[in-house]
Amino acid sequence: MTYKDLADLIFPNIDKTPEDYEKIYPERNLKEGAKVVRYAPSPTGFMHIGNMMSATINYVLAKSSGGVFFLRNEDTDQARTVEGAVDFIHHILNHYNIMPDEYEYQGKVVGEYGPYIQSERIEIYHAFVKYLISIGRAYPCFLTPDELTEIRDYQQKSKKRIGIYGKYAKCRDLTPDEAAKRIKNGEKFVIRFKSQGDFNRKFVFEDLTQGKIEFPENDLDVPIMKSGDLLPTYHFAHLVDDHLMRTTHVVRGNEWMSSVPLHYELFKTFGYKMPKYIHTSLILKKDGDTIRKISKRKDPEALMFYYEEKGYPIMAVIDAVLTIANSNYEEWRGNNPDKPFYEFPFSPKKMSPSGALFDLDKLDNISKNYIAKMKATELYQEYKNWAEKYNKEVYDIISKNETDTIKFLNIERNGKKPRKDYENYAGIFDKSWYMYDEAWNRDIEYHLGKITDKDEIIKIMEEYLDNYYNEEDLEEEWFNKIKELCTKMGYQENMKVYKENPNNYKGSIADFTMVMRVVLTTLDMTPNLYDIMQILGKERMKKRLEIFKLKY
RNA sequence: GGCUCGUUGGUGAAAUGGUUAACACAUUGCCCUCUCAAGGCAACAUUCAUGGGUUCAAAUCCCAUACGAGUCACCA
Repeated sequence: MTYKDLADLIFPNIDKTPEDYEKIYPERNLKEGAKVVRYAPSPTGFMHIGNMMSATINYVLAKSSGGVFFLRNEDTDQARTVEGAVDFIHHILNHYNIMPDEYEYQGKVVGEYGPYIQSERIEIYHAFVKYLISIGRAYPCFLTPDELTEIRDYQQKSKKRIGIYGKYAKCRDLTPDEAAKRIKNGEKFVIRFKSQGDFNRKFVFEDLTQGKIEFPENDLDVPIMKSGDLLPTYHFAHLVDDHLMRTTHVVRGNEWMSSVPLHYELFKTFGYKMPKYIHTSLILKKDGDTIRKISKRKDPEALMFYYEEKGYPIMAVIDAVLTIANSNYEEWRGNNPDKPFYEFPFSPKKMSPSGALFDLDKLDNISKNYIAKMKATELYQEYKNWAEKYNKEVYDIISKNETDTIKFLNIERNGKKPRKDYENYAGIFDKSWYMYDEAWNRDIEYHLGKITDKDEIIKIMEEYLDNYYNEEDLEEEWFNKIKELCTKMGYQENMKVYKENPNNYKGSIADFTMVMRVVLTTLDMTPNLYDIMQILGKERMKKRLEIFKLKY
């Protein structure tokens, strides 16, 4: 019996060869320099910020080079598959508008290089495995889990290198006849790659971010096909898929760095050109004094749900992610505030080789700037869309008060130095609830300043509302009237004068206006009082005073 | 334990042998000011993990040590 016979025995129904597939999936006809990249998640968990970074980088790489960005569902680990994970991936890519050019979803296949779901590619993998067996570069291995742990324990104890190599690869030199006999006996087996590497020899690998790295050659006989479901392992699927899909650049997490020697040998064995690699650093998290990998369990901000629920503008999240990914993105963004992010000349060399801490403060800052630059109507729309999904109560209130809400959001918004009040949509209502009559049926606590005497406050308000306030007044006139009343009631209208002799007055104009602010809003910190009064109007201001009389 | 990578301020980082170690965020203070936000100004690493070495000159090159991270599954 030959290796070829053995291959036929294991895969009797596979008649295509790697060469056949070579013809089915020819080189892509793209212009020079176009990058073919992919986002290849496994549906074993929900998309997190690290995945988002990977997807975004891929998108930028493809778009900026006129290339192709495809999505491949790596579902070869059936046992760990999480329900809803795939839907969530599509939802997020859609939400952030970083859709792949080629993908397969809900029965729809877009692109010529599919299937894009690994479990549907099993025949292809088998053809490649079969070929390897037929040339004697892969073999069935009958080691049981118990034997495997035994080997590992021994290696650990005697401080040998861990793994199946050399004399530990017991099935490596089985003759085809012996192997065939055991298969026919019904023994379980995996297919292992028969490595020809030498651990004592080195080779140089060039990673696009980390530069040249010297590795020892791979000499591990790694499983390439699992028993049971007969699905390939990641390493083998990587070889087959990224070759056949003509991937030019692989963006993947740093945790893959250490399997480069294996992948290198795999590609070499088939004579395929290796794609270029961009190994991205992990996103870390500071937890007390220790720095660790960001965790889906402990860190709510790790999962992509978080940013949507909080209502961060999509561009803020993308900018934050790219800021971490590429150290000169921030500068580029500053110089090109209106360009689409995918025009950024992404440079793998500018990626940090060490892990970065994901900084929510930074995200907040980026986000504040985005929200500050939006038109009030646009912000309202986004705010409402968010509320519809995540806060029904707020949604009802703001859609009932659309005009007032837009007016409020517009306060000090236009012009070169807009207010930066909000880092996300979820935070808006807490800073504007007092504008809505509907929201006043809550526990009210007045954050008064210097003036706390109830009678005095009521006197100020009544005098002002009855004899001074006029809705027609422009801001200057409005303020002059306040000053007038302020002086009349024994307060100093000029802050400088007041500061020289504070004891000569009941208080300053700041104390005086604070009274109005607090009666109208309960808060001591609000946007411009004039605008708030304009929006509220006299009648509602009177109502607020009545509430004050009752509740203070 | 083996292999690989990393270590510049609270955070992200720039600088790739040559004056006072960019910039952004955060923090603090001052100014402006009817509060807040915004804005303006300023402070914040005498030092680039530690110890040696090379050099006229080192955060930058070399060596060692320490610490941190990743990986070593029929998981990706």
